Amino acid sequence: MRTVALAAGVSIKTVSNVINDYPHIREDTRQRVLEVIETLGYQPNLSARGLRSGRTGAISLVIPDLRNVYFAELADSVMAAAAKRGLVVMIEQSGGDRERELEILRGPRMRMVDGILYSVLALGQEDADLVDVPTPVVLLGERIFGGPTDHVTMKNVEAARAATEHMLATGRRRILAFGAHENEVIGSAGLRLRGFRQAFDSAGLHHDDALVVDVGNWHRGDGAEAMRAVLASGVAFDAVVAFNDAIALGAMRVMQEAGLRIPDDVAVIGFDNIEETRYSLPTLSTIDPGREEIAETAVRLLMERITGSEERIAPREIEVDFRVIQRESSTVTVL
Amino acid sequence: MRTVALAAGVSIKTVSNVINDYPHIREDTRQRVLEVIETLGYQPNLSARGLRSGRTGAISLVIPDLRNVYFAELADSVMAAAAKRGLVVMIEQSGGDRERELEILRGPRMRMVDGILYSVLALGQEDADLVDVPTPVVLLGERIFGGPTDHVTMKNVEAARAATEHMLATGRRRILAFGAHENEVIGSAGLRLRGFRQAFDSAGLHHDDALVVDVGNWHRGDGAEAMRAVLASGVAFDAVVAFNDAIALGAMRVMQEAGLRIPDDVAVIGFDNIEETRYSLPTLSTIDPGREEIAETAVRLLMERITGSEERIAPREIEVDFRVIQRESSTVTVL
DNA sequence: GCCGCACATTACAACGATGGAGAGTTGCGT
DNA sequence: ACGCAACTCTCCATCGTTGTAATGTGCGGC
Repeated sequence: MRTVALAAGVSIKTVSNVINDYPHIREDTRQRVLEVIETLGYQPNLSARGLRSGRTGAISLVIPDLRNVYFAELADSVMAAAAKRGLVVMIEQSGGDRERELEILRGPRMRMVDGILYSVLALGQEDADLVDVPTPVVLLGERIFGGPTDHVTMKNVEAARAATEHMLATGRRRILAFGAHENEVIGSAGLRLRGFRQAFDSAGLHHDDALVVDVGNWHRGDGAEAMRAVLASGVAFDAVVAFNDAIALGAMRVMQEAGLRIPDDVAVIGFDNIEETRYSLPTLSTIDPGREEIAETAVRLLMERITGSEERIAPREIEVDFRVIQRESSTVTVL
Repeated sequence: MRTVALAAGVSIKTVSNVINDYPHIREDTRQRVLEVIETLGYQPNLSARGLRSGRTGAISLVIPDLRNVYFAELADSVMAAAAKRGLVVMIEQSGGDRERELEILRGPRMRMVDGILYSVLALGQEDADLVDVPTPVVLLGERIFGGPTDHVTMKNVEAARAATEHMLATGRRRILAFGAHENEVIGSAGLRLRGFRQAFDSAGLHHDDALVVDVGNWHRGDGAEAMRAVLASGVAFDAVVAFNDAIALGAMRVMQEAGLRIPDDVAVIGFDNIEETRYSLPTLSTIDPGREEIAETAVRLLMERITGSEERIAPREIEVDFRVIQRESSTVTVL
């Protein structure tokens, strides 16, 4: 910058002013400075700017695992939303490990960013207070409600209920709740199970507890394994409401290997609307959680907190709308 | 830091020395400083450190698209390798767009990182010189060889040849080269096609050019579409060597819909060994490109360039070993 | 008891940018 | 012509850290 100033015959500060669109600069001065910048290929040092201004132009996205397609797609949407606002995204993977999730949040790296999008799996409601750090945080996901930060989430209960009602509407009654977690109340599994039950309750139907299936980690392999166990146990069922797409796809594969036809013998619906659901065989019905809107909203809220003045706005809870996407795996069977 | 120094009764520099493990510090002083740091919850300001030392502890990973599972998995491996060395990763998506790929490389953001892992789709050999930027760069992928930077890649030719030979070994002769790109010589498509042809040549067999299929963008949908076209054209074939897993999966789905049995009617092998290939129906044979080793090597080379003294080491080309992974989609048919 | 050396600590000046205050220059109304 | 406001630009201090050089201690050897 020093060199630029020298070459343009102005002060360093004037160069800075040009770069930052300070209004009171004569047009010819501005042009001259811009030309010199162009010629010399000058680029501002972000570290110095960050030091002086306190803003780095980077936000952090903390997620469990990029290999999980849902999170990769979420990261993609977040990066798009961030890019629109001139921000870069630093991704941190927690592996869904509680210690690591906390460690990341408290680490010095988080002081290098202007804000944090925090999507956790292991922290729970009891940790709400721990998320109160100096850097602005927007929480994603279903683990903590009513905490000290903004929170963007999907309508889990309503979506699970809608998925279940979709199955009921096609005449299915022995429906697996696939992906429950023992004793979980909040968290995706807990909320989705609640919605699932609501659908039965309000239809005046009873749901057999034997059809509630715990599926460990919601990876594809877990879904496959759990479905093998179900088939081995001999429990009869005619539909699966899977609590995410990965386990739905894993389960579908196992069922097909076992000779079950989808949707004729068993209808399936998943959750997340990952890209693969459009190409699986059969294509998988699912819940579109509004990923892009979640990302866009989360980044917007975070920006408001970052640029916001001292006014202490109360934490906001935002629930994004979902859509039921019907594909081949739950087409109404012609009897 | 000022506060810490005050509370510990030492100078600011001593605190800095403690943090940076400067050897000549009395043990009790070190302890006292560490205690105060702990108590006050002090954390160093990375921007300031970056400004002063010229190192930020961040590297950038430029990839086309995170939604592409191969790149998501690559990013995961890179982040793991980086984390081992105390680095964070800033991911930038280029969308496979030439202008954007260059823009990212030249943008001020790249001055905020210590090094760049650069995986491009649109740049080509003719752009080799453009990649010569002040920040250390390690190139990934198959678009540029012999450029001014280090380069880590897989053995594309050999791997494609091995995949093809695997198919020939199971008695297939009418094999689709699925994913070729017209006129491409280097680049993944060009190299893999070369390996494909080598397998035929060295077996003394002729390959019918009608079996070379151009598949636009190597996304799953493109594979599906291209396969539909092939089936419509009525060309006979008994195996598919797909140049990546995504198009293999897309094609498999279309073939199955059309009533073809895999591997009985058509054997299939892909490229990349993405997680999904272990769970598709049937499971997909593929080439494991040694993703983790690529990531590990790339980060290592980059670190060497970053910490390396002025000694101008010549650009290195490293080819990582691959493995042929045989799964259900290419099991030998019992005739 | 003095010197020299190794150890332990500190003072000071950067790194490159920006915020704020102020100095110089216009232009306009009176 | 003069004052005042608006404009244009510069000077200085500062963000938090670390490299360099210098200073301050303690100890053994002669």
